[in-house]
Amino acid sequence: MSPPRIDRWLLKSEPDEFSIDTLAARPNRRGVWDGVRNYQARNYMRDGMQVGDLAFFYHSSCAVPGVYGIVSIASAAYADPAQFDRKSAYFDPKSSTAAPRWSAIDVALVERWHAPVTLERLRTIAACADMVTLRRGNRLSITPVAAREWRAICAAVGR
DNA sequence: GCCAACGTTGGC
DNA sequence: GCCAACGTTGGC
Repeated sequence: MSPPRIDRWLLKSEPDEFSIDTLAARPNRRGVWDGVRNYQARNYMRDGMQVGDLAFFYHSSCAVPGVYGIVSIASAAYADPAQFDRKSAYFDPKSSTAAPRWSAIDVALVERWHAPVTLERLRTIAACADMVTLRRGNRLSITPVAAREWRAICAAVGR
């Protein structure tokens, strides 16, 4: 018997680039998760994610890094339009519409928490001791989240 | 701003 | 295929 499919994720974003508040302010509370330029992270989007999966929205490179809420995966992976846009910071001259290199997905806000589960707090949660995104030197912007990690972090905000 | 850690690139 | 150089990430 194979282990259950991973259906929980963590999506990292610098709030100056794209924040959970920006997402919450949209009328439909949906957004495009684009600009991922790492192959492993892309593979998680393209090969691992399914519509309806849930993901923590993590803010990095900011005053208080941590998990600020939950989004759902609202589309299958598709070619990231930014890779073809010469004016975009995410433009990739090595990519082509015939053979797109990078993927994007749509996300929909599920919960925006009043207070984050901070990185400092995450490091104290025993169930998260082996969490991928907490590992030394990890820089992946998209990582799988184990069921026990998901439950423990939700419990930390009373969910 | 610093710097450790990592991924990618490109010469060989 | 190796690996040094480089650019980027992200906590502090």
